[in-house]
Parts: sequence; C-alpha cells; structure tokens
Amino acid sequence: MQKVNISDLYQFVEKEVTIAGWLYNKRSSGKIKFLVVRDGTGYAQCVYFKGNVSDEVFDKADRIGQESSLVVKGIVKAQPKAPGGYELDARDLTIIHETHDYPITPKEHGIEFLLDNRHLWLRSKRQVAIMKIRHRVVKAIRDFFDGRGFTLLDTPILTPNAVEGTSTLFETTYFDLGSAYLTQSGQLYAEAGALALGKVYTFGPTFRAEKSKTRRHLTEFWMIEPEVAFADLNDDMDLAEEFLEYIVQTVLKEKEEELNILERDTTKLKNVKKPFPRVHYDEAIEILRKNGVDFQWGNDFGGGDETIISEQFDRPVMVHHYPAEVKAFYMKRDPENPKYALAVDVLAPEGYGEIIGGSQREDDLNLLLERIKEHNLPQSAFEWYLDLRRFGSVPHAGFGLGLERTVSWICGLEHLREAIPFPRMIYRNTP
RNA sequence: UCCGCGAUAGCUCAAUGGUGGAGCAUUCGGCUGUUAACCGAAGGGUUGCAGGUUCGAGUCCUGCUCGCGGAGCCA
Repeated sequence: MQKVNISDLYQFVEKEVTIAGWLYNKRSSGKIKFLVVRDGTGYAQCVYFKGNVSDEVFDKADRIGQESSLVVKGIVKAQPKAPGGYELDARDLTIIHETHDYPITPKEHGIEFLLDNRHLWLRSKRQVAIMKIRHRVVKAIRDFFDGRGFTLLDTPILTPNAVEGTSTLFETTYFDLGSAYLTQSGQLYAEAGALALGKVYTFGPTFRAEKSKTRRHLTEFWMIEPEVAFADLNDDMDLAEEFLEYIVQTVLKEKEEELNILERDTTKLKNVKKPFPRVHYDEAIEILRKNGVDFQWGNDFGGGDETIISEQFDRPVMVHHYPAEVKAFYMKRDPENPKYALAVDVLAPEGYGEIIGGSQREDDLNLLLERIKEHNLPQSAFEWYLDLRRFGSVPHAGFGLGLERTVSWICGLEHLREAIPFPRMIYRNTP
C-alpha cells in the first residue's frame, strides 16, 4: 500500500494520494461529510460529496465511529477553510477496523478518567504534541553532548546498597545476594566513567519511593547526568546554561507547531539564553526576606521559595553555594568557607522549580571519608567509589537534569504526569 | 504521613430532606462547506461500598474504598 504522510500533503496538491490513519472527528451536512483523519504526522480533513463517491462509500463514511482505522484515497486540494490549509477531496474509503463508543470524546474530561485511559488519551492532539516535544528534547540532549566530546555511559538500574536509607528506595529481591534497589541516580557510576573517558553523560530512568503527592513529582522519571573530569563548579554552571539554552532554543525553532497546539506563550522561553543569573545562597535568602519570607539560614528552599526566587529573573537562575548540611555527602565543600558546598541548582522560570541539581565533587580521599562518617554511611559500600580518589583523582563536576520537569516547563504543563507517556505516581501505577 | 475536597447516565456536571435532570457521546431523522458544526427525536440510573437517623436520604451522621488539590518530603 503506497501511502502519504498527512504532514506531506502540501507536496501533492491536485494529485491523488492515499492516507492511512484513524478517524479523529466527523461532521456532516446532508450530502457532504467531513472526516478528520489523524495519522501521527498530522490531521487531514477528508471531504465526501455524495456523487463523487458511490452510495456505498458515502454510507460507510456516515457509519464509522471515532478512532475507527481507515484508508482514504482522494485528491489533495488547497482549501483555506480546511484546518491546516489542505484537505482531501475523497474518492474512496476502506475501513480497516470499525470502532464505536470510543471513550474519549472531543469534549472535556476529568483527570481521573483521562489517566485511567492514558493508553487512549495519548492519541489526542495535545498529548501527541507533548510526546513530539519530549522526543525533540531527548534528541537535543543527545546532540548537545555527542557534539561536545561526551560519551554516553549507561549506568545500572539495579543497585546493591541502600546508601541513602531505604525509605525512598524501591526494593526487590536479588537471588542469594539479598536485596537490590532501583537506582535513584547514576551519578556515582558516572564519576567512574568520567575518570575513564573524560566527559560522559548518563541517560536513563530513575526511581524514588518518596511519598510525594505534588504536580512536580513522579516515582519513575528520566534523568540526564553529565560528569566532567578536570572541571570545577564554574565549569559546571557554564555547561548547564549552555545546555539549557541549546535545548530550549532548538525546541522553539523546530517544534513551533506543537507549542502552538499547546497554546504555550513562548515569549519567556525565548529569553532562555546565556548568561543565566548566578545567585549565591545568601543572596537568595535576601531575596526571600525582601519578599516577606521568614527564612532561616541553613534550610533548603521549598517549592514556594523557589518560585519567589525565580520570579526575580526573566530566565533560569542558578543558585549556588548551598549550606553543606543540606546537600549530599559527595559534594565538595568550598575550601574558603567549608560551611558551603560547591553545589548549584538551576531553577526554571514560571514556577517550574528545580530542573537541574549539580555540584563539584569531593576529590580528596580523606575529606570524602569524613563526609561518609558524618552521614553515617557504610564505608564498605563505597570502597569502589573511594578508589576513584585513590587512583588519579582529579577535580570533577556534573549535574542531573530531570527530563519530565524540563518537558513540563517547555510545554507549559500544569502537572508532570503529562510529560511522560505512562506516569508512575504514588497512588497510580496503571495502565 | 498530614490538611482540605470529591464520588449521581459512557463523559462533564445539576438536583432546598419530598416525582433524579441537562449538555456531549450513542441510535434514528434533517441539512452540499462543516470547524468541539447545527436542528429534531429516542434509548440510557443499585446516586462508590456498608451501616445509621427520618414518615421519607443523591442530600444528614458514622465507618470504609477510591480519587483529586495542597503540604511535608524531594541524594
């Protein structure tokens, strides 16, 4: 079957083509019927005039329900009245599978119903647009790193030790070795990779058994973690801003149609160009206090705090030098003032919050041993990680980007759950 | 885990403690340019589950289940 993608119809004006897809919507007016067909590349209005087709075909066009799969043969016409500017003057209709009572109609639905029907909801125009943008973000991420000498390093999903306490880890049995846990981050392994290959990045799913029930949390999400040898915190921030600029500007340039479908106001996205403002933790506290927040030094920022800070700027903001106590054991402390960690969070505008968390890593064996003791972590589990400081240790830094938070921000979504095909959340793991 | 809200037709919602309705969807009829088309008609209900109060409960009370919004949490 020779068929044409709907997105290519403009190349075939006044020519006869065949398209294959699903019935998205149907309207009729007596002796004329409009079938809107989707095929994953776009939407095409197919016009059936009584007289141009046999009565049998005309009746078929009347009978089929939404999401019936079908093949349409017709002549491409430039038609200003048609959505998209082109339509098919239909000459034939082949029904592949006739469907009735498709649950998701073109009218409004509640979120519970839509999530129960996520496998079908994905067919809707809005969800298709989001998935295409997600795909383009993924490709931009890979292009960015691949074009800058990074090597993709796949890190394990099953990990042996509950290094951060078991409360936020998904546990599974592992043969005679006891338990294994689904990874929360590939970072420690990425560090090993950076000392082997210089510049690496991971790209994979991560799992957090946090009992978080907010629009900014999933229990399973995708994370990208670059790690660079011979790099400090400033290098890390340089990389992060160049990275985000590349992703956002690429999507703006290449996914305009999808952003329009989502009715995304892109004026704020257009500002996402380096340099990003760099704000010291202490400056961030000043911003909060000026806005009436009673904030104690030493705490981490909550969701509302992040929004207030990011609202001061017209592009993502990088907050650095957090108190070491609230950050992870592997982050290097500032040699000039050890109460700070050489850490950075990148906060997205418009209330989307932290999309990147990163740091320079502790590269001194003895200091790292101290940190492990302070955090009451089992040293034996980290012997391999400590080896990275025993054999050719170098300053190195990296960060983690949450894919769904990034997609959610670029698409202007209300909730992370639409940014991934099949979201996993605390109270939902189906379909 | 805590706080708040909700569950009524396939979907989205209405119904003062007193005969359970509307729009969309579905089926049928009408219309030769519709844009979530429109017009007319029909079918469609164990009001989440269990108990209680009452002459009478979708509505009030108790418990449960499920979900939604938010908080905490988020190396």
